[in-house]
Formats: sequence, C-alpha cells, structure tokens
Amino acid sequence: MTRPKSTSAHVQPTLAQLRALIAVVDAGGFGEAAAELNVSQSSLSEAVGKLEDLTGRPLLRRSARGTVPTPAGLRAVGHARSAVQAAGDVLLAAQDDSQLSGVLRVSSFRSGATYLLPPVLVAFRQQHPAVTVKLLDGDRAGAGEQLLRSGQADLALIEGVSAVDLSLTPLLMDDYLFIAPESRGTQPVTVQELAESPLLLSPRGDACFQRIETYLGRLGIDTSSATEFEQDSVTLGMVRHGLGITLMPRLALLPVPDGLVLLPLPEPLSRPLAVATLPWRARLPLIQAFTAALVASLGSASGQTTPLALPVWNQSPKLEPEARG
Amino acid sequence: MTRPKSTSAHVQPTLAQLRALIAVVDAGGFGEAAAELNVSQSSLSEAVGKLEDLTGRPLLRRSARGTVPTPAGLRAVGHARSAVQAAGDVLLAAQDDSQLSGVLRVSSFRSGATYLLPPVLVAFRQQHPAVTVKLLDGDRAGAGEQLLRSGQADLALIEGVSAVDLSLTPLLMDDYLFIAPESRGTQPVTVQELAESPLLLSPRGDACFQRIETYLGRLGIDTSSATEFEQDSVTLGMVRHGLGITLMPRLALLPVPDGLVLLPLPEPLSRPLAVATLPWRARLPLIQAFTAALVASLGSASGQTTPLALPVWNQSPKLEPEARG
DNA sequence: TGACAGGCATCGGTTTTACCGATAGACCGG
DNA sequence: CCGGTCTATCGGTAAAACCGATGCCTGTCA
Repeated sequence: MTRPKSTSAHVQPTLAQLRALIAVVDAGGFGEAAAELNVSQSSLSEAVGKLEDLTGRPLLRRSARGTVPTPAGLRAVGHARSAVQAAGDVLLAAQDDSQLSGVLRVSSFRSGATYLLPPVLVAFRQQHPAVTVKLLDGDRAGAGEQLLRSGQADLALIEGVSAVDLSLTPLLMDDYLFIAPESRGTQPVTVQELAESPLLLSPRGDACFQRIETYLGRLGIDTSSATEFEQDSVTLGMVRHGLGITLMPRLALLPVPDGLVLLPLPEPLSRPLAVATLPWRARLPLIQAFTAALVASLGSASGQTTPLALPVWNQSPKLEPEARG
Repeated sequence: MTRPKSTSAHVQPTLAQLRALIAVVDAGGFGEAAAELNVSQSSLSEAVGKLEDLTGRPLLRRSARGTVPTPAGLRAVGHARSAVQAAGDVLLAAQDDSQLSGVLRVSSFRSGATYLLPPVLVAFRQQHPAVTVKLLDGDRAGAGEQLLRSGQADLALIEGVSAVDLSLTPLLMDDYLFIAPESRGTQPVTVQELAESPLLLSPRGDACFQRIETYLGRLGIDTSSATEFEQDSVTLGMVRHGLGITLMPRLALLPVPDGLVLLPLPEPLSRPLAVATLPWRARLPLIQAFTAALVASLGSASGQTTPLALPVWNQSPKLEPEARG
C-alpha cells in the first residue's frame, strides 16, 4: 500500500470501455463485436465488466441467443456514443483549414448525389486530396436528419429550412416546374390551365405536397381532387400517358424523362435546399471546408448560371454544356 | 513485431489526455493544472504531448508567463469538454431512479435559491440521501444558461420560456405586483393610477422591462418616461421615499421591504419560471429526479396554495404561516 | 549583459493495466 | 442428456501511464 489512493476516487470510464459497450450493443454479442473491433472477445468481456463495476449495475442482459442492453445500459450507450464521437472530433477540430484529412460522410437524396455533388466532390478532392468523402444515399424523406443524429453521417443535403437543433446552410432554390405530356406543346402555362387540368401529386403528407397545396391555394385552386402517387416515376408515367399534369422540383426530374414538356409556372415556386450538420460540429474544419465548397459551387454566387442544363422551354436560351470528362 | 498493427491505425485520444488538455487550459499552466488534477507535472506534459502528436499540430502556446491554447487547441478543448462530460454522463445514465448518488449542480437566481429551493432540497435530500446538491448563484440575467452551456451546472432555474436548444420544464408563474409607498393606502389599483404615477423600472434591456412595457402598452400607457435603476433595492428605496411606483415580480420582493404596499395589478401580469438543462442530458435519472422534485413542490399541482406568504392586500385572506425551523 | 527564477520537456525506472490465448462455466436446442 | 454456442475467468505478456529527478528554454532583474 504505497498510496491510500483516496478510497473510491471518482474514476471515469475509459473510451475503450465505452467503445466496447457500443460495439457489443450494435453487434448484438461479444464475439461479433470483437471481430468488428479487431480485439479479442475476452478484452470486450473485461471492458464491459469494468464498466458494470463502475456503474454498479448490469448494462447488458446476456442470454445464449443475443445480448441486449438493460434499460440502464440503453441510457448509457447513448452517452457513450456522444463521448466517443466528441473524442474523435477533438482530432478533427485540431486540424488546420489547409491540409485536411480524414473521412467525411455525406448524406444526400438521390438526385442531389447524382447531379449536384459530383462537381463539388471534384473541386473538393482537388483542394483537399487527403480527405475521403463517403456518400450515403438517404433515400426516404428525413433520412438525412436521422443519419446525422445517429452519428452515421457528418453532413446531409436536405430539403427545407425546418430541422431545429440542426445547423443549416442554405444552398440553392430548386424551382418547381409544370409537367405535361409532350402533345400539349410549349405555350406558356396559365393559372386557368392549372385549375382545369387533373392534378397528379405526391402523397398528402409529403413536404412537396404541402408546398404545392399552399402555392395552388394562393392561386385559388383546390387540391382536394388531386390524385396521389408514391413514386415520382409513376406520376411521370401517368402524365406521359395523358392522365393529367403535375408539378415537380427541377432536381427531382433528373434524368429528364421522355415524352414530357417541362415549363415554368405562371408564378414561381421553389423549395430551399440546404446542407445540415449537428450544431456543435458545425465549426469543425472538415465540415466547414466541405460546406464552403458546396456554397461555392451551388450557392448564391453561382446563381447566375443555372447549374443544371435542363431543357426548359420558354426560358432565355443560354445553354452552356460545360462538359467534364 | 508480433502484429503489423496496421500502420497508423486511426487511434483516438485518451480521456486522460483530454482531461489534461482541459485542465492546462483552465489553469493556464501545467504546474497549476497538475496540482488540481493530483497528478505530476510530467504526466500532463506527456499527455498533452501525445495529444499534439496525434493531431500533428501544437495545441498550446507555451511561454514563460502563461500557457495559452492555439486556435486549433481552442477548437479541440471544446470538443474535449464534451467528451469528458459525456463520459461522466455514462455513469449517471446507468443509475437507477432509486438509489441515486453523485453531485448535482443547480444554478438559480438569488430569490429562487433563497425562497423556492429550500423546501425542494429538503424533500429531495430525504428521497435521495446520497446525492449532494450544490447551489450556484447565477446572479446576473442569463447566467444560468451560460453555466449550463459551459458545463458548470446541471440544472438552472431561469425566467422565461426562451432558451432554444435547452430543455425546459415550466414550474410556476410569478405574478407581478404594484408597489407604492405605504402612505398610499391599500385601495385597489386602477389603470388611471398606473398611467399617472411616475414609473421606476429596471433597465430597458431587461426581460422584466420588456414584459412590463408590453403589458402597459396593452393598457395604453407609455413607458418612455420611466426612470431606470440597475438594482431592485435602489428602485424600492426610491418608491419608499415617494419618487414613484414600480412593478416587480412577487419573488423579486423577498425579503419583504418595509414602508411599501404591494397590491395586485388591475390586469394580471406574470413571468414564467422554469428549470432548464441541456437537452441531451434531460433524461439522466439524477436530472429527472430533481426536476420531478421541483415540479412536485412548485408545479401546477401545488398551485392551489401560493407557496409564498407575501402580505398582499386585497386578496382573499388566507394566511397560513407554515413556519419551518 | 550576465545571473537568476519559473516553468516545461526529457529521461529511466516502476507500477498499473489493457490485451491476449486458453479454458471453464452457462444456456439453449435437439 | 448431449453438443453447439456464447460468455466469464485465468495467467502471462507487453504496452503505456505515471512518477521523481534533471536539463533546457525564456523572460526578468540587477
């Protein structure tokens, strides 16, 4: 006994122990978690055991088939995730604006990933070669926010300016277009045509639907008789066969479907697109750099020339292919 | 060489290293930080050195007089604080609702700490004897939020329902009273008297002032001619000597000053009082338990009997001393 | 300008502990 | 009742955290 060690000094858990807990909970068992962490199973057992000694309470309920966290363990693992992420962010925060490195996980809806991000990625890769950008397709609505909050993504391209407790940077406004069968011709769209044509829209709960409903309401058009389809491609197919017309954001129309005419609306309507991140991570150099690259490529500065060469009639004919190998 | 160890595997910093960085930044030097952490100075030097090796960049600028964080170090230490707090919260989260232990740091404005919290503390101490509640007086306005965000407090009694990105639980409404010199007598207050009396109020930037301005504006009374004083006690002294009248929340009037009459307003006005915490810590058993104790003692359930026996005339005479040793 | 003082980095040596492989024990399905 | 699967335990080893002592740097003062 060299030192009294001040009996029951308030010891804190080790990051390794917290990572062990997280891995076991995620993997559903010690063995699988050990494989994912590249450590031995006994290490994980000891680490979780230490943690349970510290808390004085079992965190995992072990059964032959499946290891599941106790209520206390469930609460604990959430804070453990925060601790591990924050510890990793310490390294990211220490990076300088130049000479960035690491992995950046970016979530985006499909059309954004397909048509918006490629030029941004090229420019960003040129400026920060040591950064690996990982694209996550967040297909369904709200998936981007979920990936951010669960710590599976660092940045998310999202629609709208909602999302409280997220840090948003607006990027561009995505114009809504009037879509009709090719046979309609390209004469300008009138409010009367909007009111008299059968409307095919996305489901009523959708943010798109809400926005269109408000827009048409201002024009005195009722949307209660609109037909709803889950998939945009289905809607477009219906329009192509003459069942009605629809309104869609320009970006949702890529790749450009055949047999349709895309026309500007009599009154402009658009949805805001933004890049989101967790507020306390917004200042990390990596995240700031990529956000800056997004703004530089898509933001208001480049709003002069539409970044998307969509064949929209009745617009000033300024088609500049700007091809890239 | 037993294992290749996968050259430059992305190692994460140790919590001890992060605590070292935090302590040095807070203490302004290695020696003082070592004393506060009860470790040797060389340990801290090595720990911070390891951290700087990991980040590949100096985090502290050492000079003979004072050690100050570099820009990178400043960013890093913020995330380090988050990591350390989250790691500590893992232990708190694992606690069961019964058998709580630890230290709970509660911030409150002075009158709240003096007249609101004591019965709550007695009840809470009886229910959770192993918990040490530490009271922090956050005197100036907004200090509670600041203490929460800087990690120096776990709960804060605050005024208002503002404070986005904080988790709020409303507690009670604190009525505003009309205060005049004793010589005025106790006849009911009229709007005309409010309009014709010289107003003595808190400074214009204050939340109290804003609330009173809105209230009086609804009654058609202008506040531009009001006199402003920094200290409530000064205001009350001026009122006592007949320089004018004022409006103050009931709680701000404790202890009850002599030589004044306190009367209800012609139209009721009140400020909301709430207990706040960081959103991601709101589910910690310790914090939930104390919040529950606050609600049980001060919340709407006990709203029937006013918890404060203030001598307000022109009210139903229900004076129940309810003395406590 | 030179010596002093305060404060941090470096250096061996010691102790702690994180990690491993192997093995024993617990549990479920057959 | 037995085999398969999963976790806890046990020595042993290697890494690293920690310490006291010492050297170095810098700013200060005579």
